[in-house]
Amino acid sequence: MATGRTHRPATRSRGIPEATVARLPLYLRALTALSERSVPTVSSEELAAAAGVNSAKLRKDFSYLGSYGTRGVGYDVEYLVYQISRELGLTQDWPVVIVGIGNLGAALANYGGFASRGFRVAALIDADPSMTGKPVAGIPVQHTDDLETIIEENGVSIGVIATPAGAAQQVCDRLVAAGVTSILNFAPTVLSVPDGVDVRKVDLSIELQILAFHEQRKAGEETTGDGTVDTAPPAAPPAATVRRTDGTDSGPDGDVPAVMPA
Amino acid sequence: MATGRTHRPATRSRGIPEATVARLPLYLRALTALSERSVPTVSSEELAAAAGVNSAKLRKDFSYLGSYGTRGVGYDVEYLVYQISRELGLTQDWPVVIVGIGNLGAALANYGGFASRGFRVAALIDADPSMTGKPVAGIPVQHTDDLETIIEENGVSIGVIATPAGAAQQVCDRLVAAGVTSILNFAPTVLSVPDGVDVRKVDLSIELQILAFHEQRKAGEETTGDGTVDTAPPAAPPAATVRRTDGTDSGPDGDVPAVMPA
DNA sequence: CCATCTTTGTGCACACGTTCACAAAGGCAT
DNA sequence: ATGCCTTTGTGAACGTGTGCACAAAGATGG
Repeated sequence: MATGRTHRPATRSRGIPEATVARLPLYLRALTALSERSVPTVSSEELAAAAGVNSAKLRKDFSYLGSYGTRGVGYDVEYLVYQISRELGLTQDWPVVIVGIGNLGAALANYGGFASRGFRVAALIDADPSMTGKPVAGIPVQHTDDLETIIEENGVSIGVIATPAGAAQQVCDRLVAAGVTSILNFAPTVLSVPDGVDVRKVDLSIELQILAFHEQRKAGEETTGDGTVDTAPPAAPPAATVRRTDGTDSGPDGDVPAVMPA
Repeated sequence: MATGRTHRPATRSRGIPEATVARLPLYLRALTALSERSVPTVSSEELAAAAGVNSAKLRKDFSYLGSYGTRGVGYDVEYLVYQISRELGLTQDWPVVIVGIGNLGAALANYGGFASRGFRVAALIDADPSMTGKPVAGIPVQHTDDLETIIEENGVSIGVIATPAGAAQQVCDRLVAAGVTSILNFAPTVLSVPDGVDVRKVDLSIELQILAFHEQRKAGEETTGDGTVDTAPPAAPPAATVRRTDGTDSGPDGDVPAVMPA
């Protein structure tokens, strides 16, 4: 009913910028690799290179967490691993349920990255009765009917949706009603959720389309005949006069001017 | 001072903001759904609701493409579908290769979202010889040895990496050398690529960690925050005299951690 | 103890993205 | 036609993110 507003003032004086939060896992991964090689300290320059970011950005990011570095030396790897882990909430265990055990859901269940940090697959749930009891990644699939019970008994607050698009909103509603407050959505649909529930979306199709846009730009726009122009000709413009802000109109196609890429 | 840095504004060129490009697929999906229901026109308000964004943002996004709406009426659905498709480069066919046919790679190959819009799985590639020839999603897996040939013969410019982290950079280098200029990376590693190559990353672990951060924050708001109830004891504070281990200098790139399971 | 060198932490300026608010544009009824 | 009503397109204000550049902080060596 209500449009899901993820809007949230948040970010008080103590709040960490969202962009920084999104990079913390990146730093953590690089630091973990250093830790496994028993590297005691690391400079912002080195760590930034490993994480693929600017060193100034990294230092500013860390400044939001506190002053954990030592000037002239760098950062203590173990200490920083702990601080970031704590900030991200990875020092506790997060039970997770995966709903929709198709190709993708099964792949997610088998993905080692889940268990590696604080996340534990508490249950696999699918609507297909023939799947019930069948083990996937060593965990027996349970039926959707028991969704609410599973959530409550395991204290699950993070749910992963890997169902077809048509079922996603319904599953989402049930998850939220049962107490889930964070959702990772793999279904190609926009989910509406009440305030206080976080949704993150992973959409393969969208990522590819973004790449295609840049790819097209790189290829230069003049030669359209490179591939197969299999799509229908341009649809009829709206009934009224088509107005263009661009004066260089030379026809239905070829109006995107070439722009120097980088 | 007086460095006279020649930073040309250039923002007024025909470049579409990156944030807008990232939303175009979202609009396109909503429009396609409307098209299938034979809805002739749609207002910015309605479409924005369907796409889960602000209507002002949507109108501004569309304004970068041109004036395709009709005041007092809205947007012609079919026309807009075509315009966005063209802008995203979806009016042509994009052959894609998937490298690394494990759990995730197989799931990606089976994912219907690929074929739905302009993207065609041209080949599946895996390093395991026992996989070679085995059909996945109706396509026989080919061996990594033939990677370069496959890329060139099919004119592939978009590659999907679903290998373990340890192999990702090597695969990436070969893809780029063979002519791929856009990469969608599912391996939990930072890829380095030359200029002109686009990389987009999809990382399940990172998404979960971001959710965990917000989840922890929500839990802390209720219970007086502070949250010192965690498990592991804090690591030692930054040690004073830490001497740099100089012998382990491995150059600018300290990669190849190889910490991913299958 | 002092000089020097390295590296952090951050003020500042700029670029990018979002939202508001409203004039202009067009349809529609009379 | 004319006037009203709806909705777009966009200028401007505001907020967020990024990168430079440098002073402060601490280590290191004499």
